Amino acid sequence: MQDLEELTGLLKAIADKRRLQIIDLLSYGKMCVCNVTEQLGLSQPNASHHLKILKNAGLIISTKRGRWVDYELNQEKLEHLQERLGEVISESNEEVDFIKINCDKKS
Amino acid sequence: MQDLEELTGLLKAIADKRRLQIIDLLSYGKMCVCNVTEQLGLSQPNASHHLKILKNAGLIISTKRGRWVDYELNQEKLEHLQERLGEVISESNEEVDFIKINCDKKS
DNA sequence: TAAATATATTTAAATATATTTATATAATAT
DNA sequence: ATATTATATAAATATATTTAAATATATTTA
Repeated sequence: MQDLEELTGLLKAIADKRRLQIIDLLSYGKMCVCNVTEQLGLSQPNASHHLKILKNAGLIISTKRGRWVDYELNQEKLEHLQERLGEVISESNEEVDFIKINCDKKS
Repeated sequence: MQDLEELTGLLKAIADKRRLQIIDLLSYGKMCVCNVTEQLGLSQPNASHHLKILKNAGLIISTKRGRWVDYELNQEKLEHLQERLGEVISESNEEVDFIKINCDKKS
């Protein structure tokens, strides 16, 4: 089997309505935090919090511009996430010996 | 923007190490609960619990076979999940008017 | 029918996560 | 310098999730 720690972390980062909204919003382009709070109706600290989680996961990138901080999607990382998910999900043709038709103690 | 409720639900269902392990395991083929507990070293109630969450999300399918219950991946639903995620993630070329270069109260 | 087995459900405890409120920092403008 | 603004961090609280333990249900076998 596989190392699933990293994928779990990435999925946890996006498995939240607010954070998916942020990703969806950022897919229209780079924008500052205030734009995110405004568009999604979030309080500034709440937006900051969710942005931080996405940033820690490496899924978004921040750049400072004077008083503002712009955020944008990290497409590379997002594609990586999709690929890894695909790998785990995809059916295997490999012959394995650990699948038992039953686990009856008597057999 | 989009309806992200459904996608959030699907992502929450898989954003867990144990449940990713289960999906990874089931990608080798249909198997009974006891096989899952055995392979992943989970207690039976814990395995049952995680399987239920995946099943409620529609990502796996169960079939009763005498005393046993077999589980298998629902490939259709998993592909749907991947597609929806791709839609949300993918960059948009659409011109939008809500992105402001700054949100200064004065401007 | 009674005993054994596979699985599910319920409850409680432990842990993690989200939201809010308050405060801090850093850049800009006056 | 001082005030204002954008963002971040911290603390407090509320909520959700995970795990574990106990119990229930259903099927099979003796």
